[in-house]
Amino acid sequence: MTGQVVSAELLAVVVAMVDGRPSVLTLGAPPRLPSGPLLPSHLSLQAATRAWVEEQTGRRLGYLEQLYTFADLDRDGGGSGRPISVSYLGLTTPGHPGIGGWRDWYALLPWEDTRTDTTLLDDHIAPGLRRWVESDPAARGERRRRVDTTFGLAGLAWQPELVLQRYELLYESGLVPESPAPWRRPDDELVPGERMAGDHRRVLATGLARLRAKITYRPVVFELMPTSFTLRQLQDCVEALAGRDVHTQNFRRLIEQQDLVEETGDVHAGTGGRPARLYRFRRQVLQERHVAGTKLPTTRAR
Amino acid sequence: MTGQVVSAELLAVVVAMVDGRPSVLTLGAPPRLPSGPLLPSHLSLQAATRAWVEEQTGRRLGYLEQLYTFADLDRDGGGSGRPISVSYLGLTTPGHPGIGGWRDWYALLPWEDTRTDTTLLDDHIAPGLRRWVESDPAARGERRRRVDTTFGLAGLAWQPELVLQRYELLYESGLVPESPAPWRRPDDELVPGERMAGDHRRVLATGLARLRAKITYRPVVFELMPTSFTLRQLQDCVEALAGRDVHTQNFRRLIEQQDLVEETGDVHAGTGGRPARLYRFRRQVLQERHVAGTKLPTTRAR
DNA sequence: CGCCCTTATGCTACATCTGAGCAAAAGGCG
DNA sequence: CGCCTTTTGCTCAGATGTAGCATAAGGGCG
Repeated sequence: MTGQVVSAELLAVVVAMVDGRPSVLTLGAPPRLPSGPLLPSHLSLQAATRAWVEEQTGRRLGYLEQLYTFADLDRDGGGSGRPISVSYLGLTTPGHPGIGGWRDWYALLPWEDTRTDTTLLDDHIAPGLRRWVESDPAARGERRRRVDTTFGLAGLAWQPELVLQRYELLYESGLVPESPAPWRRPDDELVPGERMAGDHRRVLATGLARLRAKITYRPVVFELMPTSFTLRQLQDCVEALAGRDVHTQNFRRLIEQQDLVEETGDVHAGTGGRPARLYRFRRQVLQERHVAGTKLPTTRAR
Repeated sequence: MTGQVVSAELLAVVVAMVDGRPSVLTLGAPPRLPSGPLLPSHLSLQAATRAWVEEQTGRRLGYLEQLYTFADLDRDGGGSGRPISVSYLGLTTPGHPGIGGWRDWYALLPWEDTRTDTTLLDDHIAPGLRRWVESDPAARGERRRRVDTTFGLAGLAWQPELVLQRYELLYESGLVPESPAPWRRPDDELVPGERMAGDHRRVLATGLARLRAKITYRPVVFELMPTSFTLRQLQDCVEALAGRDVHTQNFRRLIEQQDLVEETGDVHAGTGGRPARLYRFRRQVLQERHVAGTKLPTTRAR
């Protein structure tokens, strides 16, 4: 009973806000996440991830947390051997460009931005999923329920953090190009959105899901902000990550009453309105107590 | 640039409530977690974990979620090769005993139960940590801050879910027997608590941390309950997991108003008080909406 | 310059949630 | 029966969250 010889690979979802849009660091075409094998010289998985990102993109990471470990036989291109993929989520600021490029993550997972319009969901995704629901009479009830809850259809609420479940459902129902061949649809039935190498879109979805969940209970947004920022910029960042809008005044109050930030004394003018005060993150709060992060003052009506 | 040959190992923290105490499934002595290598026949990491637990303990798991992946060079006995350990958290009910035994997890991590008394913390741990703080003048301030926040000393609040941070701090400060030799203390200075094979206590701490966090935002406690139970039994279970007490009436209100349970119609008598109604988990809520789990109606005074 | 548009900020009304405690219901038992 | 225990119902005040009104303070333009 000896174990299989496997290779371990690190994958990094490195996120930054670029021109107000959440973006992910990718290399090449089709875009792939920075990655590399675990080497004997690496002290830990996290250290290995840092090393590979730095080598491939010239970028030194600050915040980095483990996401998930994948080793499914049926995913990831089906090459030889069996790679174990350990994925990490890194948060940074755009800074100098380095190698590789920032890619708007809503270009990769367009259905996840529900702020502007829902025509994509209504015109492409919902009909495609309905076809899939109906295509198996035996599993219809179960499938319909699953579709409705994951995509917030049939009057149910859209749950921002179900990113991975939504991607997996699209994969399973054959609506993305990387879905297994047997269930492939003609091109015009596929859901828009740029595909990535291997199963990297799945890893990206895992990262987005984690990030959306985490900003609601830990102050991680600040890892994505410049040292000095206005509350509006912070709100824009949160909204872009969550893919939904929040109530401005209450958001301000929430941030202020938690002592998450302090004024720098400067103001930022030139936006065509009243100049905004500039703030910086009070990094000490991370030590002072268990701070509740950026809760989203939800708007009742979706 | 070729990857290191590694072996992947699955580790399972399988939890159940046994005689009202949270317990973990272990094998042999010193106790170790069920584990086994990833084999070519396994379709996924999760499937491999299920297979190994079933083979080694005769127990088929229901709820199973991935915990964390470790591959630190300096931990885990330092054997040959480099094992990647992928750990999982399983929740089940004691049922038939099977192979292996249930071990009270507070016998393994005794300082985590703050319900009864805090003499262990006050008499053993705090003094030991203080010695460690003082032993390095350069790092004293930093160490003191870290000790105070992780163990809720110096007037700070005890944070139940910092289980792993507390274990790591004890490990680092040489207060547990598995700490690296250079910092070893004489036996009478070590913190009580049964050690486990390899770094399994670390994995256990990771599992406990995850479980404590998760019961506050997802209804996972019910995976540990029998099909029919009283609200008091449910409360006892939550309290045992969290290692702290909750307010009975408010706990009931919380459970009921979320429609997490429904009455079976039966009652449970014989406890020397008013007979309690029996309830069952409404498993449908998992589909109906994003249910907020068992929030802990915290008592203000610690 | 004065008006209007925009964005930023302050504040209030109201609903809901939470923490805390009183008290009654309903068995067991001497 | 009276007293113990445990379960259950209910109230109440303070905290927190949601929603919206109102004012402050810049830029642009006639």
